Amino acid sequence: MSRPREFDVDRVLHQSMEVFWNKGFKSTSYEDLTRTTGVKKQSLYCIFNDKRALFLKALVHYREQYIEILEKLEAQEMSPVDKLESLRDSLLNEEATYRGCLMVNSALEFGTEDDQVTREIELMFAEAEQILEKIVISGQEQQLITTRFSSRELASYLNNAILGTRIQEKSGASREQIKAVLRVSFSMILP
Amino acid sequence: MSRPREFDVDRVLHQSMEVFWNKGFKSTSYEDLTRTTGVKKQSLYCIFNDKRALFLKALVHYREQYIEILEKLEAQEMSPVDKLESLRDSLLNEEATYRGCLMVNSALEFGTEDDQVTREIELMFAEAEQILEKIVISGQEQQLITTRFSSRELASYLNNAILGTRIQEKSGASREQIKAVLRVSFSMILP
DNA sequence: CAAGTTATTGACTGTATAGTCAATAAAGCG
DNA sequence: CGCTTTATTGACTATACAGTCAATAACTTG
Repeated sequence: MSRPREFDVDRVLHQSMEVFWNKGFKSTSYEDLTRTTGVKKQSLYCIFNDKRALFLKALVHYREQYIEILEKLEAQEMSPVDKLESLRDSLLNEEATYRGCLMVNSALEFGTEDDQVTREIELMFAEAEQILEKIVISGQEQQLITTRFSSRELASYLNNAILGTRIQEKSGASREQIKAVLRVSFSMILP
Repeated sequence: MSRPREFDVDRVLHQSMEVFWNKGFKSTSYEDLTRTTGVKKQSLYCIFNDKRALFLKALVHYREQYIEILEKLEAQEMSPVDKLESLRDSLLNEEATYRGCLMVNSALEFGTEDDQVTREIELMFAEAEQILEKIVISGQEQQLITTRFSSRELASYLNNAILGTRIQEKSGASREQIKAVLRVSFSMILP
């Protein structure tokens, strides 16, 4: 019927996400994308339309990936406090910490000037906070986590602390410094 | 001896800083700078050399300004806890909250790929943390602040929480949300 | 007033890069 | 096999922008 595509769309999307993650939206050129994916500009246009559309798909992909990790972590059979510790470890163990978080990077690059980008970012943070809140709630029920603040307040507190470390990652803080800050921030919510 | 300059260098530096703060380094063009300052490109080159040199001076200016505010706040005659509250208010009351913090924005825009930019950012955060630590120490001495953690840990904890809100500012969080997160984060360190 | 010095101006150059176009290649189906 | 459809390719266009150049303007001092 027609000439078949010579590459895997999902692979290209994933690799494009990596490039955007490393370099940001504006600083990523089609040359960068072609070098990394092996796919020429026009072929990218065929599937993803323009650069912004590809970027938006990359954001969605990133969010899904991130939330999946959180959900798996939350679903594990362990104490809520251990879940938080496990989350802390996973934040520290991401290869290439210096990249920060694609959503955070994008939030700062775009500000609020692109509605769809903003929506994607808010969605991810909202979903992340919901999962955090689940953990907090069960922790509070078992009296393992302070009830000085509501579960929502604590979830948003934890999310904010994580966002802070994302900046530190990008500004050259050592893994040790980040580890220390996360340790203190997470310990604070114990009773 | 020579033709006198027709504008005030400090004013132009300050206005340039504002432009960089609003738009970021890369997205700021000489056209933007000229529109805001009223000074043409070549004149800017005369004084500041190139765009990056002007940007670096803007960073220094920003840091000095920010640290001065913190120092004044710290020097006031009030309880350490009130100082922290006052700091919290000043974070919320900056006009144009959506701009975030120039240093944070730059940290994410540059990553660690420009040594001088990185140094400037680290310097500001280090100075800010030192001032926070002073406040924490006196708070701990008066038993107004927890001693579960060292003053250094708490200072870096507070700084991290502030960084987190800087991102939220840029990603469209409401002032109320930010206020709530700061309230929780600052309350955590009370005994 | 003339010489020297620096500021200002606008025009110019070179480059990077997003997006487009038209020609060609590769498949399946009748 | 040849027709249709879609993928791929490379060349092309338009634009935005940093940085440069050379001519002119404004001031001071001798």
